[in-house]
Amino acid sequence: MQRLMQVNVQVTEPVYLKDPQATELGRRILEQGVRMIDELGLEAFTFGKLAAELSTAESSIYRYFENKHRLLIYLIGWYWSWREYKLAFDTANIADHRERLGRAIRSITEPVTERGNFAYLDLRALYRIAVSESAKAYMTKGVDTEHREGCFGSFKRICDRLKEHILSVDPAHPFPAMLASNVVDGSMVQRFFAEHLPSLTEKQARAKLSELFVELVFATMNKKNQ
Amino acid sequence: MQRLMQVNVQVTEPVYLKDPQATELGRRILEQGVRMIDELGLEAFTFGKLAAELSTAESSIYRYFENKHRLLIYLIGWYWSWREYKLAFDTANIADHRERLGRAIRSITEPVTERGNFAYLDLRALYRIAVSESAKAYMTKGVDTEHREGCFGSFKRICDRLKEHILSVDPAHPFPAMLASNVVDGSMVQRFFAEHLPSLTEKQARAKLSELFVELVFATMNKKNQ
DNA sequence: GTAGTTTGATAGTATTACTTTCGTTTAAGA
DNA sequence: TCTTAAACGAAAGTAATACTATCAAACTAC
Repeated sequence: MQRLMQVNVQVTEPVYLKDPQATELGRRILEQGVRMIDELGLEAFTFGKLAAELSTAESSIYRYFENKHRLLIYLIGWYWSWREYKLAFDTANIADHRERLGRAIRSITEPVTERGNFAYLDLRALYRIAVSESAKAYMTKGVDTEHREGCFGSFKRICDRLKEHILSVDPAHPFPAMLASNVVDGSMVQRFFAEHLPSLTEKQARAKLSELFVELVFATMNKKNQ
Repeated sequence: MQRLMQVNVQVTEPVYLKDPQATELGRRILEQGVRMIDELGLEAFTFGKLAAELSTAESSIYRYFENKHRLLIYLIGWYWSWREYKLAFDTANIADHRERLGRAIRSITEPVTERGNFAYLDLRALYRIAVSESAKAYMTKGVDTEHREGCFGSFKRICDRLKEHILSVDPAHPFPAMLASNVVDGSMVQRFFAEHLPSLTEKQARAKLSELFVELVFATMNKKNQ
């Protein structure tokens, strides 16, 4: 599991200057970075504060990441890689396409409840970061460059996989990619709304969100295929 | 039209320290602010640069807005107020509920093409800001406070209106609020994807996005009502 | 013509976002 | 065990940002 993650995050997305997973300090940066971004929010989080917390020098952190934006991209990438792994696991060996699509949507849209750490990262804190900060990872003037560098690979991959599951149920679906990215991103946004702007969702949205997205997707399916 | 906007933005959402629409300098701050945020992106935009461009003092700008985040909230609020007005206009006098819902979705999701300025603001620049920066307006540690202050009123109102249109077609719809906010926010996100991460949408997404959202919504409608 | 508002100019502070240098520690290899 | 390179910590420095405060001039309203 950890190995898969490392390969995914490391090899295909060189968002870092020096591989943080390769050293003790690097791992502590990730671990404490997740905790602090979760607590303070990205704007209030600084490398200075992180360094103080780790009793290390700011300059040491800059050896791993150019800036906090790159650290965020790295963490969000890790998050989606983990979800990608989970998606593969949750849909393995399911022959029926419709059943498999339903499981895929649930796998992707369900909140992270795993207690404890995955590798050394606090998964639930990472999930909260993904919900509230991930838009900041790609909504910048630098998107196009970062996209060319492959920074958003894991997000793209999970959308692609969901798209393939949609197409396996309805090969003639008119907009599978859009539907897939809408489910992946939209489920995060809806979690944020449910928490902070609850009037924008139903009262039970929190509990039923996954089912609502399942319905949403299946409703757009070509009825002839079913 | 301008009057309606002023009332909406001013009275219900005191995001500013001093009403920028009431003075010449205030209006120039809004006008040039839109241009510069569009050009530079929110991160590179500063009150210092804006002041220089306006040949005024930084401190004069701080008299109107606490910080650039508040200015962004103000502008996004203005944007959604304008769309709210347009929505009311586009759906006026349409008796048939289904027809009206379709028009509502198109009204909300279509890109802004209006040439020239609305009041003194460049509407198309404002639209680009809404597409690429609006997540930053509410995805912060301060959301809850700002929400209580009513900062996101116009966004909420447009979601509410769409929700009502959905309910008028299918009063038993299980998740109208979620669907509405997903259309409103999702259409902006998809525009961003189409522009910057095109592999996440279909090739024709740009041209057909509105139709796709219309299909999405109608597909989830209770067939018995149709 | 005076009182009040609005502005422009200047200055100043705290923090951020880095960069550079350098001596010490640690690990790895031969 | 000696050697060499990598990694680290400490310190110092720079440029920009995000403000705040003060004050005098201008303009505006009664």
